[in-house]
Amino acid sequence: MQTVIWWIRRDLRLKDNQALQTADPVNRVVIPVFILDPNLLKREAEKRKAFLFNGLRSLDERLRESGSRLVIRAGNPEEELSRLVKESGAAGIFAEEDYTPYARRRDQAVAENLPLNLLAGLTFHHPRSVSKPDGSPYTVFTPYSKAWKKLPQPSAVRNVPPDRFIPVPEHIQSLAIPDALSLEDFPSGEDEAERRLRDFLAGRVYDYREARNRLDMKGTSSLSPYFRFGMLSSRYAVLNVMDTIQNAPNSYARAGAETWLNELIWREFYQSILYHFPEVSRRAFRAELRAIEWNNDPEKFSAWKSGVTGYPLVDASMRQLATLGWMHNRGRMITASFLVKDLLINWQRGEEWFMRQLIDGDPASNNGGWQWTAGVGTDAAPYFRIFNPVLQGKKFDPEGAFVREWIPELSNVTQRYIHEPWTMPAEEQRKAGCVIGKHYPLPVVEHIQARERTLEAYKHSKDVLSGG
DNA sequence: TGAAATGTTGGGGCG
DNA sequence: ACGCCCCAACATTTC
Repeated sequence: MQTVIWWIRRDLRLKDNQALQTADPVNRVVIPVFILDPNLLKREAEKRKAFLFNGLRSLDERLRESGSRLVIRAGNPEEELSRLVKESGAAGIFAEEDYTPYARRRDQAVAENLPLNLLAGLTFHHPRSVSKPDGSPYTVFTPYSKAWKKLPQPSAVRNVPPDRFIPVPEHIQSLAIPDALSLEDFPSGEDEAERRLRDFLAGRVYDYREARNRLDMKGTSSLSPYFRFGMLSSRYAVLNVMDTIQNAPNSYARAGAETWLNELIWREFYQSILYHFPEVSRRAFRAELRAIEWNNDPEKFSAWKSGVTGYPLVDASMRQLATLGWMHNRGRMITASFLVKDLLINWQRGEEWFMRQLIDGDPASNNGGWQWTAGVGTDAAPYFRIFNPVLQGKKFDPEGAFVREWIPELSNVTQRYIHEPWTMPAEEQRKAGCVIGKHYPLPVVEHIQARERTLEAYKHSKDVLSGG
């Protein structure tokens, strides 16, 4: 009987997995292997590593229920795979294609010496299949999404029968899955991903259009970590939400589901941008904004990281990130805008910090989001679009519940002052048990002034680089 | 997937 | 009845 390898990278699922399907564990001996690659692990945030390791454990359990098991190896993937091919006599390696620059270099090197077959699955549509009539990639979201929606849909989900996997031969050895703390708010694994998708599509998605912006509500899907490691297949999620759109009870509900589909398409858009323009991981997409003179003040950067800038919504979000390894999407936009446009700190510093913190940290989405906020990317927010943290608070955390949840110092501050506590009269501060400048910091910058400085800096870069 | 500055409109108080 | 002013509400422009 033929033996092949299923090389798992960021497709930690049995359901709707083209690589596993093609490897064919019912008719061939399939060795599921995950390689702990030091080059990748050194970049992974601690919490993201924990989420990954817990996901491997959960995948191993599912494989054992199917009669198989997960094989763990550590080292350079090319060397480890050739060793495993020798040990097992495997005739082929099947893996889901990954579009990051590192992954592509790695896979190319592997494919030179070993029979590697890459299968699509990280996105609903492959980055190469969504293109303009002349074959070039889209760099603006709206036309991209229109073309994306017009493409013929991939065929419906198919699954390998889970109870009939041929066992992995005994002599194939495996390292132990590294221990990791479990993350209370994000239990790892494809069962949890499925539960969350069901729960979300059963009704919360109907309110998504408005609720997703509210920091004080659970309006988002909270599926990003599961997408990040392929515990949920894009195809499965997209086909399910398309079904929800079809069967929506009314136009309000349909609008909610369509908005979420659009967010999934944003994810694919950024995967596609990184695939076609890998240099965005090193510099701004827009050449005329590569000469901004940043003011990378280390103390302000540090205040931003630890959530003590004096702007409650920024601080609450940064503390949420530090605690959960996850931040609400609107919080990401607000904190990013604050770092770049209020503190005038290079967006790449923020990008790097988020990658070090986020459970869902994905090179394409994270880079796309930061370039968008900084206004230096494809289809980016115009450079003059600057979030006012106070107004954002009044709009998206109207009672201040989110701020109070994450900033205990402000828990007795009234609604009137919760987003601008520095305006509290002394008497009010005493009543709230929160003296500004003592229990909670004064703002590190004054927003209106900071805004002017940033507009100048951006204009200057454009003047310098557009030669006029 | 902004916010501030500036412009326009229209209701109502008042002489 | 009419013009004038004030100003809130909304719309448009600008950064």
